[in-house]
Amino acid sequence: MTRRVGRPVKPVLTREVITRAALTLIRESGAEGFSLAALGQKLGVRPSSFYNHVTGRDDILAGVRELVTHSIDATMFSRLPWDEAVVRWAHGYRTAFAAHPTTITLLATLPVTGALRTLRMYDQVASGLERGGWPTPMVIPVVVAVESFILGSALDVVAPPDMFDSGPLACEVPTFAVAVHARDAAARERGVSPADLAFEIGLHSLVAGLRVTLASQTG
Amino acid sequence: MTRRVGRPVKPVLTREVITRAALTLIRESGAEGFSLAALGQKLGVRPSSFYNHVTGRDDILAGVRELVTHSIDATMFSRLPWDEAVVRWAHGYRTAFAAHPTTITLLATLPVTGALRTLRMYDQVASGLERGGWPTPMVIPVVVAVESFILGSALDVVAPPDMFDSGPLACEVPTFAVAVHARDAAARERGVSPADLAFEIGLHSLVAGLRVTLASQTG
DNA sequence: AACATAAACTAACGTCATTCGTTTTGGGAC
DNA sequence: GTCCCAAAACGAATGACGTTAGTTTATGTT
Repeated sequence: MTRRVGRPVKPVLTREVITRAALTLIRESGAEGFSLAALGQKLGVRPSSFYNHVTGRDDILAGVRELVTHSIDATMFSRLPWDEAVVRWAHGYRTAFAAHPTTITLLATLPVTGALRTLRMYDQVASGLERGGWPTPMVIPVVVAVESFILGSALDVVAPPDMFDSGPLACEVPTFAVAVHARDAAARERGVSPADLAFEIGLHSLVAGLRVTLASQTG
Repeated sequence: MTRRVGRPVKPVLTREVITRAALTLIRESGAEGFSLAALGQKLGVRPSSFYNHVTGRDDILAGVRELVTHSIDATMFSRLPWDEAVVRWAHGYRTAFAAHPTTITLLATLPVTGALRTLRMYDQVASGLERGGWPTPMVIPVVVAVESFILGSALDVVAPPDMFDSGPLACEVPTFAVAVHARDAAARERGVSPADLAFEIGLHSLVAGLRVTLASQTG
């Protein structure tokens, strides 16, 4: 339970241990429940002990981001046509964040570390787009556009579900209120969440539009 | 300079005064420079005085969001074809946030208040899409998809510009490094930022794709 | 004129991230 | 095998922050 002062016989903390615990703490307690004090309690450790392994709070969150993003696969770009690969990549990308929804709240605003692993993923995606015929100057903008859509959609997942509840104001915005109701019914019928519905429609439309854009470029 | 204790002859604070000052403070000092202490100093007031006009920090940020979003125009949906209206709406939406880039960092993760004004905007957009022939259950997903893309793009605006600097690792990710360079050159030539480039390509592709999606629905 | 209320203040609290110094242990140099 | 530095925990302290409670003074209504 309690630990004596001084170096322990068996080390308790590692960067790995810290970041994994942080990830589960965020999942359990939400973004605002994440603090070094809470994390320390979870690990049976004083908050100051972390500083032997990480540079601080932001470093821990950077580690959490690594954990989340490392599960994203981008190898399909070497096997599949670019448009199909984008769809699958986007799905995996979003699933990685959807598995830990609340982390997005903490990670969205944090500057991205240009870790080699992340750069490699971008390289795979860029290579796939080039092979698909995209002009070099457009490759990165396309990647960024798709990523922006994914990130925005991930934020939508954690948005409070009552955001669109017009409630007593429904009579003031009738078209909107009816549309929300129809959407909820459609989502329930298909067994998916409203956020999933928007993501699917948006993703497939975005990729279809990119096909059009590419055709107008090369044609 | 200093003020005596007790109610002042002329009131110093209003909700309006507070939120406007907060907006400029965020613009000047960035997201992490925003604190009630700093805001109080800017207004010549003690932090506790705010609580006579707002319920707390989050309420101030909600007010800032109102200030930013109230400038978004959605009346074009009653005049223009849906696809053209979406493009203009998205531009205005993003411009509103781009005018105060750093606010997005604070607002993105904050739950959206379902203010009547906001709902009215959604109602205008929804009406325009319905009139354009969209099936009712798809209207809200389309709106959410476009909004997700806009929000994600707004976050991209404040992303550190060196995020894609592969630096000495460039040889490890050659395709990516070359593509980044080509993008930067293209943006410079056109006199726009890289983020703008991605937004334009993404927005026009998304709308083009939505046209395809709509056609496949009605056909 | 009396008095409740509004709107500023001062003081204090609890939480948080972080720093510094202390204590104990592990492992390499001689 | 001993010495000694570094590693890895703890404890205490700091300063910033958001927030609450209580105090003071002006306003405006009865």
